[in-house]
Amino acid sequence: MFANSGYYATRVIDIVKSAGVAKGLFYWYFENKEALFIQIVQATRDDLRRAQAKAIEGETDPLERIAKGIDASLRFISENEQLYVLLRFAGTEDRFASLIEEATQIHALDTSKHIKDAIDQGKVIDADPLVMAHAVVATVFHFARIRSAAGADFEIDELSSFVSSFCLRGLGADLSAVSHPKARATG
Amino acid sequence: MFANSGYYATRVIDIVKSAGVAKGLFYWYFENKEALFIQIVQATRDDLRRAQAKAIEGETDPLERIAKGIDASLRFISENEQLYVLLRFAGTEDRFASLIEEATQIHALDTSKHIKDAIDQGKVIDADPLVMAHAVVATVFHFARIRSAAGADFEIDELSSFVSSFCLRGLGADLSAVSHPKARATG
Amino acid sequence: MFANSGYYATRVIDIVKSAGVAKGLFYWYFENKEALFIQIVQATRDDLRRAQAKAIEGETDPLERIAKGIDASLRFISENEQLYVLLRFAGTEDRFASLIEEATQIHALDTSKHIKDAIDQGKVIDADPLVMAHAVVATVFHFARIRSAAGADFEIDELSSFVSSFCLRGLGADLSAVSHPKARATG
Amino acid sequence: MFANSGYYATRVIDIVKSAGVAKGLFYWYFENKEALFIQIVQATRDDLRRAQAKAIEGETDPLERIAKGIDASLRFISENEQLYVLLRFAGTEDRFASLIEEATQIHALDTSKHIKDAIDQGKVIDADPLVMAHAVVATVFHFARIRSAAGADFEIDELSSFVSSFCLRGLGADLSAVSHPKARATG
DNA sequence: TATGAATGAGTATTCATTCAT
DNA sequence: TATGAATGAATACTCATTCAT
Repeated sequence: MFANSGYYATRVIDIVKSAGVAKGLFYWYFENKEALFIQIVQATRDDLRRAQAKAIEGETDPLERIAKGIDASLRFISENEQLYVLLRFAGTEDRFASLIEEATQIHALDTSKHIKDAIDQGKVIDADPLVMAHAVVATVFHFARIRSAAGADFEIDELSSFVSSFCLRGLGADLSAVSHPKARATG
Repeated sequence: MFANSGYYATRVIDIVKSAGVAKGLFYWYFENKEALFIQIVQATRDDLRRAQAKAIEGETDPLERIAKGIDASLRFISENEQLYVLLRFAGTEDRFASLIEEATQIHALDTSKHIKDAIDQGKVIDADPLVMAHAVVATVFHFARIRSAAGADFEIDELSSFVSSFCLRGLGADLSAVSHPKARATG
Repeated sequence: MFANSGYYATRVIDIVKSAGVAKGLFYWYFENKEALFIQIVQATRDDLRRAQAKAIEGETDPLERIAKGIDASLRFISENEQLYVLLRFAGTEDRFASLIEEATQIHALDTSKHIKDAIDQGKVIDADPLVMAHAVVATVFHFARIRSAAGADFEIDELSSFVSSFCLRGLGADLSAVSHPKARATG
Repeated sequence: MFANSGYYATRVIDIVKSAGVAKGLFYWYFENKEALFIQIVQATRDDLRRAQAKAIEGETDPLERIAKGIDASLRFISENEQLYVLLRFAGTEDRFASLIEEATQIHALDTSKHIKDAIDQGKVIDADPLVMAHAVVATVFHFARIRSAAGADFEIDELSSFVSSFCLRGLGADLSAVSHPKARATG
C-alpha cells in the first residue's frame, strides 16, 4: 500500500482494514506508522543485499562477481518492483533518507571491493574503485527505475546483459574475459 | 522550502510568512499548494534542459555533444542541488510522477540522438541508442544524487570528467577522440 | 443570485463579476454584502405592499378589498418568484428575521382593517380580525410557496380564485356577495 | 444550536463542546455537519407525521380527522418550536430543500385523503382535494410560524380551535357536524 | 491479543473587506 | 468612480495515536 499510494496517502486505517484487524492492534505490533515503514524498507534493503551476496557466492573472478551482482540486483528489483518504490520515496524524506544513503554506500562499497580486485589483477582501468562502483550502482538503479516506470519495456535478460556490458566496458574491462551467461548479447 | 523540509512539511503559512505576505495572497497567485510545487518542478526541469541545449550549441561531433551534455547536466544539478531534490521527490508521488517520467524520457531521447549519430559514424558500438542513452542518463543522475546526498565529496570538474569517461567508454567510444577539456582526468 | 444560489453561496465576487465591475466598486455602492441583501429584501417587500395598495385603490367594499388584495399578492409573488425566495430565507436568519416579521405583521394589519370593516357590516363572522387576517395571509403565502416550489403546477387565475374563495369562506363570508372577476371558479 | 444560531453560525466545534466530547468524535458518528443537520430535520419531520397519525387513530369521520390532524400539528410544532425553525431554514437552501418539499407534499397528500372522503360524503365542497389540502397545510404552518415568531401570543387551545374552524369553513364544511372538543371556540 | 470509541493537534482553503493607486 | 492586489480571520475535516474494556 505504501508503494502504490505513497506513504502519506496510506492511512493506518487502510493498513489494518486490509489486514482485517482493528486499529488498536497496529500499535501492538508496531510503535507507529513510521516504524512500520522503516521495517519494510530495511527488510527490502537487506533482502536485496542478501540476493546479491548469494549470486556471487563461490565466484572468485572479480569481473564475474561484478556482472553477477548486477544481474542479481536487476532481477531482485524487477521481481520486487513495488517495494523498490519505497526505497525511492525513502530517499526523499529527511527522516528516512539515511536508510537509503547507507544502503547506497554499502552497495557501492561491496562493488568497490570487486573493482579493487579487478584493478589489482589489471582487469579494469586504474581509477578510484569507489567512484567507479558508484557508476555501476547508478546504472543498475536507474534501469531498475525506468523499468518500473515504463512498465517493463525491457526484457530482463537482455537488460541485465546490456547493463553488465555497459558497466564493464565503462570500467575499461575486456568483455570477452567475462563468461556471465547472459552478459554478451549487446556490443 | 519544499526542497529543505519536504512537500508535506512545508505549510502554506510557512511559504507566505517567508515571503512576507498574507496567506490569502498565496491563493491569488497560485491555485493551491500543489500548483505551486508543479510550477517549480516544471521550471527546474525546463531550466535543466535549456542548460543542456546551450552547452552543445554549435558542437557537431556527437561524442563531444554527449560529453558536453553530461558536463552541463552535472554542473546544473550541482548548482541547483536544492531544486534537484524536488525532482526526486516528485518522482515518488503519483500526482507528480508524470512530470519526472516525461523529463527522463525527453532527456534520454535527446541523448539518444547523439548516440545514434555516433553509431552512424562508427564511433560507438551498435546497440539500441535509447537504451544506451538511458545508461548515460542513469549515471549522470546517480552521481548528481550522491553528490547532493554526500555533500559534495567529489570536485565537480573531476566528477564531470569521470562520468564522461565512464559513459563514453561504456558506449564503446575511443576516448582519445574526445577533446572535451575536462573529460580526461581519470583513466 | 441570492435567490438562486442562496445568501451564503453567493459571493461578492460573483455579484461584481456578473455586473462586470471590479470588487472594490461594490463597497462604493453598498456598505457590505448584508446591506445589499437587506436593500433587496426591503425593496421587494415594499413593492409587494405597493402592488396590494394599488389593487384595492378605489374599491370600497371590504370583501372585494380582501379578494383583490389576495389576487394582487398572488400575482406579484408569481411574477417575482425569485425575489420571494429571498423573503423566505430572510425569515430564517436572526439578523434578517425582523424584516420579514414586520412585513407579515403589516400585511396582516392591512388585511385586518378590511376584515374589521366587513365584521362591522355583518359580512363575516365576528372573531378577532387580526387572527383572521393572519389566516388569510397564511393561505396566500403558502400557495405562493408551493407554486414556486412545484414549478407553477397551478394556473394563476384559478389559484387566485381558489384562494379567495377559501379565505372568504373561512371568514364566514357569503361568496355570492363578491364580484371579484376571477373569484368564482371553485366551489 | 442549529435552531438558535442558524446552520452556518453553528460550528462543529460548538456542537462537540456542548456535547463535552472531542472534535474527532463528531466525524465518528456523522459523516459531516450537513449529514447531522439532515438527520435532525428528517427526524423532526417524521416525528411530526407520527404525531399526526397518532392523533387521528381510530377516528373515522373525515372532518374529525382533519380537525384532529390540525390540532396535532399545531401542538407538535408549539412543543417543538426550536426544531421547527430548522424545517423553515431547510426550505431555503438548495441542498436541504427537497427534505421539506417532500414533507409538505406528504402532509398535503395525507390531508387530501380525508378531504376526498369528506367530498364523497358531501361534507365539503367539491373542489380539487389536493389544492384544498394545501390550503389547510398553509394555514396550519403559517400560524405555527407566527406563533414561534411572536413568542406565543396565542393560547394553543384557542389557536387550534380557530385554525380548525377557519379551515373547515374554508372547505365549505358544516362546523356543527364536528365534535372536536376544542374546535368551536371562535365564530 | 484484540477491539474500536475517543482524542485533539494540525492545515489547506475561502471570502468579505480594505486601500493604495 | 473604478480597479484589483493584499489582508487575515474563520472553520470543516483528517488521521495518527491512546486507552478502557
